Amino acid sequence: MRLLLVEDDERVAAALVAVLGRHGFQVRHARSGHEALDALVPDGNDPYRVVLLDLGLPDRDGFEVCSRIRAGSGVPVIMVTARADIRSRIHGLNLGADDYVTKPYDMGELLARIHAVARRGAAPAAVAAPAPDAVPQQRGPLESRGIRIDRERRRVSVDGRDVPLTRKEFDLLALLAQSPGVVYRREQIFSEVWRSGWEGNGRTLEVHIGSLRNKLALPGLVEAVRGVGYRLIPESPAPAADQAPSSAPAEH
Amino acid sequence: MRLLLVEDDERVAAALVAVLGRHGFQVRHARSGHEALDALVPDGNDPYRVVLLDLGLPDRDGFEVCSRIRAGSGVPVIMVTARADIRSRIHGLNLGADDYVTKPYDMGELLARIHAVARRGAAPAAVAAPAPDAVPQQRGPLESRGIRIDRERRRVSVDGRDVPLTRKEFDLLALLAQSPGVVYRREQIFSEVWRSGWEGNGRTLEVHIGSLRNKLALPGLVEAVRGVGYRLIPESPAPAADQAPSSAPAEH
DNA sequence: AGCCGATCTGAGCGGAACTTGAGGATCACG
DNA sequence: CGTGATCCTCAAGTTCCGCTCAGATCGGCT
Repeated sequence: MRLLLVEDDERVAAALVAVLGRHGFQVRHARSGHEALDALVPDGNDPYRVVLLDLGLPDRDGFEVCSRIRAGSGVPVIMVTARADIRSRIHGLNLGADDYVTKPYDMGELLARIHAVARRGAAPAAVAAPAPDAVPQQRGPLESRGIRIDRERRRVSVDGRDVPLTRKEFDLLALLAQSPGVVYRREQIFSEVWRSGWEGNGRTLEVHIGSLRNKLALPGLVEAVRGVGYRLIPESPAPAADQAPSSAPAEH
Repeated sequence: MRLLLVEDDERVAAALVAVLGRHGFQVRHARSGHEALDALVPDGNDPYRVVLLDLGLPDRDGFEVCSRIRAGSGVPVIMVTARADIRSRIHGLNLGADDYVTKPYDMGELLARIHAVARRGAAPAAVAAPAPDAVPQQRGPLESRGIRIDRERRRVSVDGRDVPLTRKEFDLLALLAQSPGVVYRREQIFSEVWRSGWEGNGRTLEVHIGSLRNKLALPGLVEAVRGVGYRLIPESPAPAADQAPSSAPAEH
């Protein structure tokens, strides 16, 4: 049973490889998100049955890797991380992770959870390849369409011009910008930006979206998806082109 | 989306039913393991997509219920319990539970985990599969006959051309595309696409099917099965047998 | 306390999405 | 070939949902 381990700490990785190997897994070790995505491109070998994704150090990066994996493949993903806060858990699971395990974990439990998701396994026919180079992998501050989002300083600039945002506005933008193009459902947004379990009663979300749009002054950036939620429109509008024969230049 | 809640504490159950209901689940509440097992016997209704199994008081009983469930069905099970010790966790997971959540839990996280296992859906688990039309929910983008359905972006493209769909149209297509060739009964479609047990009075379904066909512009793709429902015609063969998820896209 | 910005709520508007109804087309079956 | 049931299309309603504005409440700061 093949397993993909994404872990940048060599020592942790070595230990895991040893243990997993002893339990019958054939482990491939990827040291970065990029390497992981490469490894997942179908190559005729057996597909991986599980991905163990450590979001250890490169902070936010791991979430994005998960989202990229999920954008192209149905392989089960278990996030392993030291980030134990509820927000991160919910976020990780909402991004498509199948399980979320926090360090320190019990090895036996981790194995049991690996087996649990592997048992479920994705339908073997993985459909499309993950989008490898379609969008360059972003590290550090997010940047797209001239918007720069600095998560640590909680600052946002558009074309170099600094845009002051309130807490909610920033959290909202940061969430949506995590995966441009992906639709975030209302409940999902509430559970990640507001205290979890809270459902907005009034027009709260719309109002904040409204003021965010005003401040950014980029018409069409934040799109409402009727009856579902919101999304950011990515600059490269076509994430759909896998085989690229005659990609009609039909940008609406 | 139907969910089976197994919980003997009425107050806890009532609270959960309320919250889950608000999040779009149609909850059936079983007060005992026995009742739960009864409820899981296939009866022609939609199968449950998730079982929330509280092993609260009847001590060991819950584990047995889980194992019985697993013996007869592939439905995903989440154990919810106050027993936080590692042994119980591992035991529960090894019995076939898909997740194991300990009290006190965060409601948002529980919801995220429910969605995670539901999303993963009933897999071709090795067990004696009861319902042939159990819905295999496949992940990642669906692709077949040049149609690409990206669920998280809610985008559909036909031969690279982007096709904007409304909510109902998209949900309808996504449902049918889960198992091309399989016939979905009207009631089943209504309960999946229209939440809550509501049977369309007028020609609602036909109209939506109609506009979906128009937008996709692929004649013969969506086929009506007289007196029963609708299905998608897979590109190549075998409408008959069990699930044969999307095969490799053959060139036309 | 008093101020001020941030957040929340409610009402009204407009437009998209959904539903309904009627008539025509098509199919299964005798 | 006739008949009834079922499905499709078209063209109205009707509801739902997101947007905006304005006012209320909350909370931090001087």
